[in-house]
Amino acid sequence: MYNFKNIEKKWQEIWEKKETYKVVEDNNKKKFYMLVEFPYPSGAGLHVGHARCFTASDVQARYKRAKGFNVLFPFGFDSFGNPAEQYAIKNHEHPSIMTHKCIDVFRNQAKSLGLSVDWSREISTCEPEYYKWTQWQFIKFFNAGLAYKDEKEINWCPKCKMGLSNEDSQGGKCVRCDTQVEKKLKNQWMLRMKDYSEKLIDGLEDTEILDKVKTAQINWIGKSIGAHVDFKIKEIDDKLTVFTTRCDTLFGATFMVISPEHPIISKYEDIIKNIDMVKKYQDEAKSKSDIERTDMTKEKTGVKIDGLTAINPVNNKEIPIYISDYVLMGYGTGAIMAVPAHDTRDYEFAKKFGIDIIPVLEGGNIEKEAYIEDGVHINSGFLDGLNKEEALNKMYKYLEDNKIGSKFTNYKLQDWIFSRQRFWGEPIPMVHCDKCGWVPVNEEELPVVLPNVESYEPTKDGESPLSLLDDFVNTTCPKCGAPAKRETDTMPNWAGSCWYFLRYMDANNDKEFASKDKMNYWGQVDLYDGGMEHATRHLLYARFWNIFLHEQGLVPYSEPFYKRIAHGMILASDGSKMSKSKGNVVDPTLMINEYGADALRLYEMFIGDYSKDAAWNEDSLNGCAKFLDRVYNLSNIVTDEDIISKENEKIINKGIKKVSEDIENLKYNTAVSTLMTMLNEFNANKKITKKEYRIFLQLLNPFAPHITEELNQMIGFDKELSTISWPSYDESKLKDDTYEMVVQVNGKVRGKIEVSTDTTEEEMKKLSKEIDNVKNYIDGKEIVKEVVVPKKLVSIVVK
RNA sequence: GCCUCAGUGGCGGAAUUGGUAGACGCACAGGACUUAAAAUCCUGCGUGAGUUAAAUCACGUGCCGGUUCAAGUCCGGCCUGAGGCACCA
Repeated sequence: MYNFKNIEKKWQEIWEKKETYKVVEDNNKKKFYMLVEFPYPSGAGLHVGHARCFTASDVQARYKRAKGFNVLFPFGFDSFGNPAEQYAIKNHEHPSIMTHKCIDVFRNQAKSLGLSVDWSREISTCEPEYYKWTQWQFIKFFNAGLAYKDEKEINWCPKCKMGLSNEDSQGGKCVRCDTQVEKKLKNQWMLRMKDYSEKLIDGLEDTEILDKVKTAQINWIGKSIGAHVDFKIKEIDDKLTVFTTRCDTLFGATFMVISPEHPIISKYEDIIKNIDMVKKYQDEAKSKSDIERTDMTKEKTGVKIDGLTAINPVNNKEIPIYISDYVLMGYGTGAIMAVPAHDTRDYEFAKKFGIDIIPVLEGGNIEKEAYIEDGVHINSGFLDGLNKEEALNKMYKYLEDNKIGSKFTNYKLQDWIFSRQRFWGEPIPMVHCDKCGWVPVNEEELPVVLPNVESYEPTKDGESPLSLLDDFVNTTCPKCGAPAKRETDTMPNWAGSCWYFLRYMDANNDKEFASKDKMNYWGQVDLYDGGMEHATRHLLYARFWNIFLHEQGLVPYSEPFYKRIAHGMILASDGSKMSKSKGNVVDPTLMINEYGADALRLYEMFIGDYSKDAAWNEDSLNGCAKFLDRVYNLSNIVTDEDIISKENEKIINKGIKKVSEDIENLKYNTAVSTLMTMLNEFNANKKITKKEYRIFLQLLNPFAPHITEELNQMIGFDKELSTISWPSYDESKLKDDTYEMVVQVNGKVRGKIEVSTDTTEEEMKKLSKEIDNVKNYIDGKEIVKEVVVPKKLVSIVVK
């Protein structure tokens, strides 16, 4: 095997020394912005899955560079995060120490892959130089009225005395100590993301974000068109408003249900006769975990509210109101009108509590189950005989004419809870003054730097450890100068990744987060490579953030990402996920040491369809290493001719075409197989000229940059492959002189014959009938049909 | 339950978008080289029948049907698996 260790080291040093991949803005060149999701620098080091997407992005970057683009291909670290914080709590060491060590490891690993990254633009979200601008942008949100404080329920572990993210409270248990998670009200910073629901849906249209990613986002935003309807309450001068998408079924609403948290209960607790039972039910609901509450297989529970009766606004019938946990406070108005004949949940509830079930749509058998299909309206007064659409429109008008409701669009998307009671995050740059309320820190004072603390654990009442630092907390009001207190919450992990792609454009700017000129030049991210796990949250947060900055006139484009793709995962050889606990994690550094970075890169591209998951197989990696060996050995038969030989002309031109198209279509696996086929043909022809060899090396270069540079130099070229442009092909040289014409009789292949490409359709028909085996099938039979596909086949149908 | 995607040899995967199914690689088997092994090179490799060897034939892309001269590809109905969302009114 060739000495990949020395070769790879040599070229990595050359690239570093010459700053080969440093990029500067150049208005005379077309730009291309290749972005790959930056990693969280965990203690586990780089994963072979990282290596796959970094390599794929590098292939794009190298290809586009050779095609004449000015390519921005940056790298950085999403470095605020929970693992570093947990490590800090255990070891009483500042998380930045651990984080920096991890970053050094990651950077070295990334460099050992031979990525063509402009390292002068490296960023890390936990550095004050970076998060200064995250804080600055937060203040823009606040000043625009989009950041506010509100009481919100959080997941709370009573044992750890700590607020938990949804991820850390899966299954209703605390991830750290397995204690039952509770709900706790907490005053939190919120961003008004819900207001951007429509913009987040519309903005997708102008992008080439992968369809399944778009769909996932649209589902997440959860737009539904319906109406608000007011129900008067008999006993008091008040009303209950519901949101419904089927106001056309209003005549079938035989009861109402409100969520256990609905404010009407405490408002009228004097009037509710069975308030004790109601309160007991509320307490039960509160103690249940989200999982328990949303378990759809469990039986419906609830309590009828005695003393409050609703009036159905279309027929003035008195209907009971129930409290039940199947209605969620967080969606719609926290109250529903129940139409048991046509809704499964309402049906189950009505059956259990013996409530009237009145069908208002034709079809189904309500003795058995709710009829949830569409149908013609019955028992519905002025809607009788109408279909769904007609009935809906008529009802919308009725509601508005009678001032009992109106059309309304609801979204599942909620405002973003932007507070964490944690240490290792960006401090929220706000000060609370008794007189002025919440006031942002003056811009000149930014960044609000994370101070040193004794302990990294949240306090006993769940506040951030920052709250224990009097020096940090006590300050003066930026507005009036009176004594005031700093916010001690930090930002969520998602914050830093909301704008990192902007920072890369001007990573070392200490006057602004990025200059207008540079943002105008680099524009949108042309291609964003990342995982499916970020299809919704990260991408929605980042898009929301960027749309806002654009509205503030701070960035040139509303949508940050023009094209987004989603790569598959690398699985263990048995098809399961690689995980530390299973001990089946493959370390890319070990692979590089054994087979070389070029072989690893080539294999990661060859392993399968880039958008799909693929199982690791070290034998195949070895196969790729052998291929590179054969490429190396091919140099032994290279002739000194500066021409494209007759023998290799076609394979060279076809190869250029196929490899180029495959890279552009992200079909890396077939690009590699094309290169393998090319090598096989050169060997079969036992000939390759210097010129041909160099073109082959150029095509292979994005995949295996080190060995190709070395061989290029070895056969005597001064100019490095990284500095010359991508080869072009000659269309006229792609054409074959002959092809294998296929003859089918009654749909089955009965013969093949080598014919000239110029053969006319008539000649094709004639030739096809001269084949012996074909004769066996058509002789003595009547030909009913003949189909000729030029340059392909003749299909004969006989009777 | 809903949404999205997938199902092709022993294995990873190709298939110009309706036109020769199995490219390329791995594994395996046989051979060459070698004292031997490794490495390398050559040959074979979907299943079955057939033949000294071929030719050739049948079957074959999760299952059942359909459209078509022609279906891995299109249509209808299932089955299985993966991921996401989930009492969303």
